Amino acid sequence: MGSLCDFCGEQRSMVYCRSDAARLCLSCDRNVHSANALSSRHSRTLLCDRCFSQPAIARCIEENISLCHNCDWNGHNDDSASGHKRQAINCYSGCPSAAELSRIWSFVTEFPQINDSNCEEEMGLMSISENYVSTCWGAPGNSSNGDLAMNDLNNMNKNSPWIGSSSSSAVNAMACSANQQTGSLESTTPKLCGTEMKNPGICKNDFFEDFTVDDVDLTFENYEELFGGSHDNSKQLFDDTEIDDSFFDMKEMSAGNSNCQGEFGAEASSSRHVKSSQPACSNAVSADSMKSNPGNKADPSVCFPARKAYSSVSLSFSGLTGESSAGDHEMSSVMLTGEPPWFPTGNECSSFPAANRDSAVMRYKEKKKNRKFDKKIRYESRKARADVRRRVKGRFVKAGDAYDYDPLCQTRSY
DNA sequence: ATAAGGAGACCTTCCACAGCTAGAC
DNA sequence: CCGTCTAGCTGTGGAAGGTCTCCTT
Repeated sequence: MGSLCDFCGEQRSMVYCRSDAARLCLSCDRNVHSANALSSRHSRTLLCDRCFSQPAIARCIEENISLCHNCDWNGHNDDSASGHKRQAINCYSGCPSAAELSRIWSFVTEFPQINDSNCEEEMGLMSISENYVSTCWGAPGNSSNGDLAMNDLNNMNKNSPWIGSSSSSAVNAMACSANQQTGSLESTTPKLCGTEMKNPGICKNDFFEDFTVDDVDLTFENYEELFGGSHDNSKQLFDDTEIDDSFFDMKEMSAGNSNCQGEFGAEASSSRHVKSSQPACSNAVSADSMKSNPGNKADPSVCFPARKAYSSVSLSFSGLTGESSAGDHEMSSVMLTGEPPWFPTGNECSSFPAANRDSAVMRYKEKKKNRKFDKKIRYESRKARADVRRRVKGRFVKAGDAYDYDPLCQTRSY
């Protein structure tokens, strides 16, 4: 039973790499992800034991199987199975040994031998990323070993506030994330981390690297603007009347859509933020998301039940590149407006599966990774033209002029 | 503890020109 | 209102040079 490794095609696949969208056996996983520093940062998790195609997010204790959020949702949505106790499955990056894997996935009885010969020591530094649906966002002090009681998962499913209302909570969430993957997963007072560069001793893990503010394309001049004194007052944070209404209108989404988008929260910018007309909560929504992700209306996995309080959202515009996608803003919500799920939020969003948050966050991270390292080509024809254009010291030259570099034949003409 | 200097990473600029856009007719 | 024409703008890759950051002395 199961599927073969997408890489070697011989071994049974055990883990799923979201970045590569690949199912891998442990040996190939280690080989593939030790290739370079970037690939070593790919977040992997166990493969779903039911569909064998999606990453697992939870382990059903009763059935002793790992489940992706779809299978988990389908399998535990009825009365007979809804009481099943489930345990969150951690993600990892780097090149963990079999012993390390068995430590984080204690329920897996045996791991095949992993060939780690080509895995550099540095890359071998494993980082464990808690599934966001679980320990990190779970009740404080409830994450000693990554176990997630049924209450945690079920509460998430029933009462999963995709967003919260204060930026400070986002800080807590991030700090929580950083804290919890130190291995001890202790629930100590969260430490506020800046970028890794500035606080190398504090934020030394892949997970948090992905959560640096820099990585979210925020253009805040400093943290105070984002998390500072006005963090609990969105009106202060986004109350910028310099943006005229015409611009706002241009980007404004329909009221109905705003509910959905509001779930996805913020992409804030100091340069072009737009105030909310009713800053009842500080959910900032990037208008890009409205523009680029109109499908939210129709996609139940993305658009969640309307939440009246969130119909009054704070809009902000950062890059306005037109390249953003739902993923960006999904993550933005985690970053900027993420309220811990235990935070009382009422009945809104009650039907949104917490697993979707995990999925959304993952999609965001993958996209962010791609965007960071892959240049976006808007016009293939222009690229094709540039690719064959002759140059002198890197500069284009007129057709017929002397050149020192010809991309087609690598010849020189002097 | 501070300054100087090197190394490396990162950013900006430049070039020609096909293709795109907006305005005029 | 619709089609055509035209002027101006945009974006594309590689190299060079400038700037910034980190580390060592």
